[in-house]
Amino acid sequence: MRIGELADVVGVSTQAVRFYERERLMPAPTRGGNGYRVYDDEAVARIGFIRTAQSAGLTLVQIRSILDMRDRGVIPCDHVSDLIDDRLAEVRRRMAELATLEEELVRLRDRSERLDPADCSIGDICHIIAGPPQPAEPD
Amino acid sequence: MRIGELADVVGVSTQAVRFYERERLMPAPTRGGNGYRVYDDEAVARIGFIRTAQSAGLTLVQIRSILDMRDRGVIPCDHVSDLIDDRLAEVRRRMAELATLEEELVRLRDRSERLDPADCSIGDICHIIAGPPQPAEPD
DNA sequence: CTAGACCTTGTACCGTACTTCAAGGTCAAG
DNA sequence: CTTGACCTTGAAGTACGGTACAAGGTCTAG
Repeated sequence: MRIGELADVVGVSTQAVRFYERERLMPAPTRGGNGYRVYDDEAVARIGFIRTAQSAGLTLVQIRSILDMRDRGVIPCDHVSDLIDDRLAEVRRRMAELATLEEELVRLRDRSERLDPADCSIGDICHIIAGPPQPAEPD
Repeated sequence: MRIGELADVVGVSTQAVRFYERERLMPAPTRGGNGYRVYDDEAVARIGFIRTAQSAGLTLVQIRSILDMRDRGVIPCDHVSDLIDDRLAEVRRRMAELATLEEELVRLRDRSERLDPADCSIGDICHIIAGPPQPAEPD
């Protein structure tokens, strides 16, 4: 199949497929006599893997590291397991950050309900936000 | 004070201060005879506001919209209130996404503990991740 | 023979919030 | 008079995962 059909089947754009090739997530495909890329079912499976791994929050760099191992004939399961653990830790860290941020936003929203805009001074820019800056959460 | 002192006082880099100026979050400052930027306490307060607003998760574009109103002489409280509500909704949406992702990752981790790497086939790339792709959570 | 659907390559661009670099000007101390 | 700390400008680079565009080649139907 050609790139357009592959893209349709796996649900990505043709540009994304070429992008994956440039980024070495996909191997250089064979070419037809006209120079067109020709793909087989392995390519379909590989992009399917990439999308599934992405939906688990892995980055393309991480996914490439998995594919590289597989291409070198090494079973990537242990590595995948590590990546999943890392990602899980990251997700939980991020959720904790967002929980803190949520508290802060609720505090600000409550403030905005209590304060009268008429009392907002120029020096503060806006008195809802003014005040001791909370320690910044990286976002 | 000059840009270096301002940067020290508010805890940002001098490049960041110039960046805020380019992005019209800070007004063009007065200049000394040597062409150096000269700042007053208002600049300190303004950058303080920017950082506090950032710690609430507002983007520089949103923060600029607040500062623009204030500079036009409009009290920005109602607008700030809306931005906070929007951001709160976004944070909660994101937390829900991450909760889904966390479940998926836990599922994958459990899978990785149950499955034997020796059974991992080439076609799957890795059988931990292989399988019906879950609907992707934007990340 | 031509329209249109497909393919090729390379390059640039998107948003976010900056940082880094290059090449130079200014000023106080020693 | 030189060293070093500070300042100036503009342009480019960072990460991320692509998208968009330009300028062309290929193939099929009518």
